[in-house]
Amino acid sequence: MESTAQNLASIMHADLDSFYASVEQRDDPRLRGKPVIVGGGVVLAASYEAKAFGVRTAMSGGQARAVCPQAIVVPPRMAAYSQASKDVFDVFHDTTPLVEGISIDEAFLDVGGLRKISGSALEIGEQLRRDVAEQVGLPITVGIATTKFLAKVASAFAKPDGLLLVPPGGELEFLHPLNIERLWGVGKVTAEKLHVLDIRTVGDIAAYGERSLASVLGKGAGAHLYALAMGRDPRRVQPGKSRSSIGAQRALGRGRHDASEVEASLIGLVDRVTYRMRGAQRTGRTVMLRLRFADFTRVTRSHTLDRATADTRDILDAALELLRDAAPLIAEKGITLVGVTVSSIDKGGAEQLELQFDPPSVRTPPEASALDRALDGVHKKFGSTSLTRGVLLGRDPGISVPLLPD
DNA sequence: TCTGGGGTCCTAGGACCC
DNA sequence: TCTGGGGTCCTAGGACCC
Repeated sequence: MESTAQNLASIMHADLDSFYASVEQRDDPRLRGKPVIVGGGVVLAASYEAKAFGVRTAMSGGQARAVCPQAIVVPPRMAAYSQASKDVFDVFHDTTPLVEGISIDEAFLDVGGLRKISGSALEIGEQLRRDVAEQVGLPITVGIATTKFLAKVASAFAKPDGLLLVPPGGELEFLHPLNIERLWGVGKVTAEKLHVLDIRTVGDIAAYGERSLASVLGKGAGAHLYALAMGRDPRRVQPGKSRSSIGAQRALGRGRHDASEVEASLIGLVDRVTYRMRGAQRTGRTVMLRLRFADFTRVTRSHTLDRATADTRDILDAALELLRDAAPLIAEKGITLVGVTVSSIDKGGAEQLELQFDPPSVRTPPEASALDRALDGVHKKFGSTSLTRGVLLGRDPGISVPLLPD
């Protein structure tokens, strides 16, 4: 036998079940066994009991209450979820050093090479599930296969609180009967295009052929989907992978929002983003402003700086400039969401990070007039709680500015 | 049923350079 | 009047995922 190791199912996809809702049920026994919805305006997560009634993630709160009136709605506790995630990732890292986090509640683990120490992938997977249950108190589902994609499909298939191994050699048998929506990268739009052609299962995609697929979906997407449908996915588990952008956004709600209110929101967002960047020891060069309008259309505007930075002042200046450029659009369409994202993120940047902790510089009018107007909006909205000696203190001392010229 | 907040990856055109 | 070829960077938008 040549290289059996290569053919072993050694990639594991570990995915916490209804993560936010499970944390809530763990921390409050009264919620256990009951339909639980996390989130208010929109469903961020639903327990399996709630899902049984048809509650789905991203559903509006009103719709969720309509299908499941007895659901218990709890506000999100992001800090608790972050801590739970960290605890679960500790278990992952105790299992294997080859952990690639994908999101707050899922990761790929490469357990090849652990056979002699920890047993087969199946045994490792079962142990992992026990460890997460005992040490963190949360249910987790594990999929195991020869590729990342198949492992992910397997875990989705095994949910909730299950484990499934796709045996090497049995990949296509497992994959081909599944609906195309199971493929990574097939959402509403792509699924619709394929349904028109009467392509409904993964097997249909494989039979359709790469060339025909490419003519429908474009070369890149066609090749990608065809490879997945054939069970081919060469991607390795990448332990060092880190985020390439950091952003924040805020829904403003319907109704009119004047310029100073939008600017005030933007200042808060930039402060949050740069604070997180510094915490993660990251700097970035491209500042992207994201806007959504009352008609639900969206636009983005971006600007790339000369150098990478995590400086609130620099990024805020760029963001405000982008906002000014978009002012006519905002006036015309009515804004409902504002967001800012910094990308082209580099590691390190220690030299620039030092600059963040310069003593606050107090700006004087008329230099600060645009900010003053924006801060007036902050003041109206939040009162004086965030004001110290007439100066608004962001978490970054660098954005300390006088509230208003007296 | 009116719609949150955090991301990733891909495409495509234009600017610019050699 | 005609007008190469390739590469990189920037910007904007779209699809998708959790």
